[in-house]
Amino acid sequence: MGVTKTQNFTQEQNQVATYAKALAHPARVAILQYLLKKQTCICGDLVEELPLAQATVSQHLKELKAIGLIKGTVEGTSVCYCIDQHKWEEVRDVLLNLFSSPIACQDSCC
Amino acid sequence: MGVTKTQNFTQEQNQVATYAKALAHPARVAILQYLLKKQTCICGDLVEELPLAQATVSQHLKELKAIGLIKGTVEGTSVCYCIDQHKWEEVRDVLLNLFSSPIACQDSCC
DNA sequence: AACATTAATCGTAGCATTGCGATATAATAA
DNA sequence: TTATTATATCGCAATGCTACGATTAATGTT
Repeated sequence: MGVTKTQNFTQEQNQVATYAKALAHPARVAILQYLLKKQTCICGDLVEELPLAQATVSQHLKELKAIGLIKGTVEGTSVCYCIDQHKWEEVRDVLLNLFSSPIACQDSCC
Repeated sequence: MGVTKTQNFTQEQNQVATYAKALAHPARVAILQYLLKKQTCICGDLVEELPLAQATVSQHLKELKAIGLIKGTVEGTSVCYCIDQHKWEEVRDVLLNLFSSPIACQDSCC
């Protein structure tokens, strides 16, 4: 085993899970925070910023790129990364939607 | 290797990652959605609701309980689960805080 | 052309996650 | 007490994730 039974859950449930997984590592959160602050940066900046080897940073960037949260543009020998605003808002909205549900019971349950 | 270098990241980055990881599986999202809708339920309800074996459901419940998002109360032979409102709001706020940062550049970057 | 710089990819090691059957535990019911 | 019901935990198998050194690929520089 070891494989999530994706097909048995709703699209929304899988979407939340997918987006949450992208945020489920401090390095990826750090990358996003850095991009939010600097607007744009090259891979090398992140390698200096993060306590990880170049190969590892590149791998995290690949994951963020895979779900579309960031995009990279080749600029000479460097690659310039930035957040994809549209996807960023979509992820925010999907997560917000989950948390927007009111909690009916308040400590009185169970 | 294979261990996240937690100690080299900020508390906020680790917190986002930890909370996101809890949401990073459709079964756990489904559990939370079910609890939001029903307010409260016993483990057996979730076993019927989810396409997973009892042992697996129990394991996902354990993870959600571990970070404090849900709490369980023994009621006879059953265990009644519900969302911990305080933690729920904390998770929401931590994630919201990340997404509240304005994105300065708009497609013009890179 | 030869070299340097930058980033991606490969290969591998090790731990983590998912899933489930089987078993253990705990409370109630007969 | 014995059986029943409801959960949790154990042990295992399969897969995924994290990390990094080494290599490759692509571009720029001399």
